Amino acid sequence: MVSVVQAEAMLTIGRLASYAGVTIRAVRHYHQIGLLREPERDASGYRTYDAAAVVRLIRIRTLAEAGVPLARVRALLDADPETFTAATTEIDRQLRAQIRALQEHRRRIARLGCGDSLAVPEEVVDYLERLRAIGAPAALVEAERDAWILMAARWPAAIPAIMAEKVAQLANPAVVRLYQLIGRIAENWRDEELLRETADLMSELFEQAAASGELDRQDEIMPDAAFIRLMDSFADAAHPAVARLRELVAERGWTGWTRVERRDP
Amino acid sequence: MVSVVQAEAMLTIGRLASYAGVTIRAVRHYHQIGLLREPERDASGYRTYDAAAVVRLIRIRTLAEAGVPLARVRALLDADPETFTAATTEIDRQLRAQIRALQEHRRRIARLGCGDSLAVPEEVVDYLERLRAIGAPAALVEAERDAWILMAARWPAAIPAIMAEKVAQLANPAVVRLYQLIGRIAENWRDEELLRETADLMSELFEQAAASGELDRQDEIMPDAAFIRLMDSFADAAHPAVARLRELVAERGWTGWTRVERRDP
DNA sequence: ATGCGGGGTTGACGCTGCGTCAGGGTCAAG
DNA sequence: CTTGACCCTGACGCAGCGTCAACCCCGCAT
Repeated sequence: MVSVVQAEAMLTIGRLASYAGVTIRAVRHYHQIGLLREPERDASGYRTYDAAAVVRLIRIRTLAEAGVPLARVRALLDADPETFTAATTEIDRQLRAQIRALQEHRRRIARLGCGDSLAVPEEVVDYLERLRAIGAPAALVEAERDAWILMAARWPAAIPAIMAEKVAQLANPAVVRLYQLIGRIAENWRDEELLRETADLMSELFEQAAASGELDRQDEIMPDAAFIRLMDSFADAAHPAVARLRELVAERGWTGWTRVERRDP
Repeated sequence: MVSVVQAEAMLTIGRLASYAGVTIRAVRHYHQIGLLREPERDASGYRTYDAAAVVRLIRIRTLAEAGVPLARVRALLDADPETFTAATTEIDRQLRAQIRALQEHRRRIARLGCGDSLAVPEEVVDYLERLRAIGAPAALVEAERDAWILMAARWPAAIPAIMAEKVAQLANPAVVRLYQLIGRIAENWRDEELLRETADLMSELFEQAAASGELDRQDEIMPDAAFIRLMDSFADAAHPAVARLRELVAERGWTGWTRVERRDP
């Protein structure tokens, strides 16, 4: 008679799942990976569960919802209290790490949201703003942005110092004039007169930089010839005027572009 | 000549990946899903990348690391500022939700860590503690715990009220005596004398409960005959003495176990 | 008897974002 | 000529199920 009572109290997979608050598919998955014992079947092949299965399933669900990987759930369910406590401590550590990572993501997303700063460090964003402010053409600012993305990827640590220097340079009226000339080149890049004037100005600025020791510092900061060539080719690809300017500047005794050096005699 | 410079500045997939800070496998994956254009190949079939690919790859990485699903990255990379801002706002919402969920997990894990509260609501943990305190045998406490896991799964909202009632009952000296008798049954469950004494006491308690209207409230709280049968079968499975006690209690005019009713005449 | 709706059964593919073989070819250096 | 560090394609694997497909079973209304 007891067995009759039990038979009446048996559950189908659907009722088991709904009592435990999981999907039928999840229950079968747990069977597959051996988390939950396959129960007896009735005459027509249906799985027949008892109350103990509900309890075990709820335990599984509790751990799984707490973010415990199923592989660990198996061990945890049959663990002694000490092992269990140790494991939960460990899992809590992982959860904290995940939360920190997500918060970091939020910070980055927030930074992305404001302005064109996709993948660009803050200092560079600031510098680009100032470039726009002194009237540099939009296309140049975009090209600069991409170039600094590359630089920041290669030497992230050097970016703050370089940017500080760049921003300081913008106080130099000659530099401002340079960007204004570039603005005019953007409108008419076949004007040889204009290009020559710009090259003269650049040559002058390089002279100043050499005198202040800036060019030597560049060599220290960027000791990777292959990467410098990459940056140069990137500049060349940005606009045809760049190649012409490089020629003109070379005539005035300077080689390179990303990293400028006085040409050996 | 420009093309020679470009050729020299071309990158293999490995150098591209290292500049952008991703794995080679990731780059190939982005090719596969169309996030990054497949570049030209050299004579031996190697992919040859330019600097622009590095920039695009860094953009992809930035978004991906910020937790943006790759499917969205594709759209975001070419989006106008408004769409972009809207999307980042949306993504930030999702991140917040994820963080909240993980924090909830941490809370739960923390609760799991202390004591036997795996999947048991707090109120029940408290009640089980008190049961132990009055000397209930460990096996009974475990059985009770599992039974309350089931109850909490079926009627979570009712648990606080039920537990308050249960705790209050423990102030009744007769109830304390009941659990002490059960403790003795746990040691020798074939002692008919003891079982009879226990059944008498239970009958008496049921009488009190019926008088105070508790039994009627039970009917309201648990209107699910099939589930009640499940709980009963669970109790029967817990210990052979349960079945015998049910018989003896039935002789005294009570049917059921999880939900007790005066037997119809 | 028959049809219907709502259970159940197994099996297999899909999703994310790559990691990780397997089984090759290429390139520069010793 | 070998070695080691690259590159190539193709394919499986991972967690945790969701979601068909194609079929069986049961109770109820017709």
